[in-house]
Amino acid sequence: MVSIKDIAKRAGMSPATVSRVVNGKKHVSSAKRERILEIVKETGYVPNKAARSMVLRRSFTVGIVIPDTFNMFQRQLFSIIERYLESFGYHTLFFFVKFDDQSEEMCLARLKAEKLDGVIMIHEIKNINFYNYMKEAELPVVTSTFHFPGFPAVHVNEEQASKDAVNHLLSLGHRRILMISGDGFTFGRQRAEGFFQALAEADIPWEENRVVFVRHYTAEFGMYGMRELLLREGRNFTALFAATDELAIGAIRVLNDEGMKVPGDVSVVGFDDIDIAQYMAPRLTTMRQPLSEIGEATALTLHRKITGENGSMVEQIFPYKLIIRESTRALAR
Amino acid sequence: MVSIKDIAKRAGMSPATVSRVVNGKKHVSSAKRERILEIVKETGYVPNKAARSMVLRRSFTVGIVIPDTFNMFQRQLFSIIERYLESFGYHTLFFFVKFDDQSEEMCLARLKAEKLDGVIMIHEIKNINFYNYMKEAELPVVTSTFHFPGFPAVHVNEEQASKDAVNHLLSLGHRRILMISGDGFTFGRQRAEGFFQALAEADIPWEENRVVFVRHYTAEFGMYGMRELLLREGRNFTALFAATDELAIGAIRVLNDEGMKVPGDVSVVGFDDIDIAQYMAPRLTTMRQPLSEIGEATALTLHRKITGENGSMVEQIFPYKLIIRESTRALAR
DNA sequence: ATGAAAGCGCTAACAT
DNA sequence: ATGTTAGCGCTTTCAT
Repeated sequence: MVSIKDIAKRAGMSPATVSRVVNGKKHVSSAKRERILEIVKETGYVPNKAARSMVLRRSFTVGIVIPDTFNMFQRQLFSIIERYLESFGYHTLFFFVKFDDQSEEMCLARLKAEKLDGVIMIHEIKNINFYNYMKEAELPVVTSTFHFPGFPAVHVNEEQASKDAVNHLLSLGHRRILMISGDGFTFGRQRAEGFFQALAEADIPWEENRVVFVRHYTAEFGMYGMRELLLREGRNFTALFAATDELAIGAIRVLNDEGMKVPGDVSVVGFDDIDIAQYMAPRLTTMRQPLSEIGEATALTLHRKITGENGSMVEQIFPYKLIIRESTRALAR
Repeated sequence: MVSIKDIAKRAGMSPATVSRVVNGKKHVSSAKRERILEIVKETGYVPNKAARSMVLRRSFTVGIVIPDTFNMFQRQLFSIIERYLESFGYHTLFFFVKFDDQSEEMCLARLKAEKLDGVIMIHEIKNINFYNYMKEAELPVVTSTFHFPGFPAVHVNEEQASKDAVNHLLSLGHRRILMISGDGFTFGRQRAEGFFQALAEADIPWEENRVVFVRHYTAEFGMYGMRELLLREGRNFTALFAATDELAIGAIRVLNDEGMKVPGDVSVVGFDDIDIAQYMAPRLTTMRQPLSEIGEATALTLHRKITGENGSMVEQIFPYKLIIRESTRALAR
């Protein structure tokens, strides 16, 4: 492997000069600069990252903590974040964490081992030590799509968004509305909370059984959830609110298999507006999270924290938008 | 940040001893070992990765080169690979590369800067320097889902698989069959090749216009492709073969919008068997790639190359399987 | 079994 | 403008 010394030797100069050139510093004669650049190009020299990061005591990389089973919304989100981060000059290191204590522990250990410039959390870690460490180490952090007290956050008002989604169903005349959500993360509970609130405000008597909580927010679990609901309620409902689009997709599959038409017999609204929502048959009505804005704000906020400008601890709440497509319809009367 | 010296000082021992303990080496009295472990736990010490990787001259991480617009098949694939890699003790660094020269150049520079133990390519880089570098640097590499001469590869016989997919359509009585593929990567051309071969073997006269090549293998481009095909051929066809499931999803969307029923009017077969294929309405008939097997073999092959056991340069071809669901049907006559 | 010391590749402070 | 030097945190000889 060609090192800075090799370049220095070939150029008949010192490593310091080479370093200055490579890092675009001043105080180098343009003759030497050119010569060095030439040799760098010839040899394909690239500075060893480990060495740089050791002396600089930073890694120029930010970590993204994300569930190992990340869904499509999260997939789209982290792509956007990654792109912005790159434009700010950071590399990205992913920490895929499973939904168990051991995995979180491992993630924390790795986090310590890397001298990260900052971390973005798209996944709500349960282990409190995690947050404590980041606080103590004064590691710049921003939480995206959820909020943990004491850290800057970028997200949507989940409860209000859910309420509005349910209100859409209500405005269509639906009264027997069911919901599939998850209890794994705060957003699942918040979305369920919004659901209950909307019903309460419409004077629909509270029934715990209207919402089923499943373990993951995937299409597969959407099927499980829908089957459970069918068991509980029979066909005595005309609308369904799913806490994610993927849950909705699984639920619609079951509904179809049971011979219940969407939106003919049941109106369905999802949440997130993932890419395929618009291709489904029927096209899915869903509560859109402003993906690009959230991604941009997340990356930018972290960058600001790292560079020290505007270190204020802020919670950024973004507007959501109901996208009405074909999976919802006014209740026939 | 707590370093090895801090631990040594607190324990009243030398950094060398601490290093030995932390790395589980022999030749340390169990008294000292225990004491050190205790302090490590107390302080939450984790060795600095940059420093380790500098002296060891390796990073314990393998790079995964993947398109920045990775599709769902690739998403599922890299998750599996990542999991295996982790079980072998590697960290994973992702290189998201765009479909342009500049991005590939940047990727190569980063590749050089990291002292990677190996790299897995899920993306077919065009720049030949890329492969040259890996050869020269003697970097262990395995290409997954495609084959580049001179490197071990794990993949499926694309051409044969496509032929079989088309044969399924043929066996159902279809003769006017169209295809949407892409020309971006080898697999797209191979799948188109298989398509043409199957038709040729069924004595269907060759017509270049039967296949449209789009830029990306996404649902969005599936729509573009289908519209183009409709323009070219009108409704004069009864079946469609899409080079990926996502392409199929977009195409079906357009077909539906045009009032053409799947599979009533048009039978559709996709490729990959991504997760949602089974949830679509109709459930998608598709050519399944053995995701888990490919992922496992990829990770294992790289691990073997790195550790030197079985360094033989092999091409591993895995069996595919046609999954017949609801989007294909015998031609009514 | 343990410690002292060298060195991995780089940058920055300090000379010159 | 340029070179010399020290040192980042770690592992690994080489002594003892």
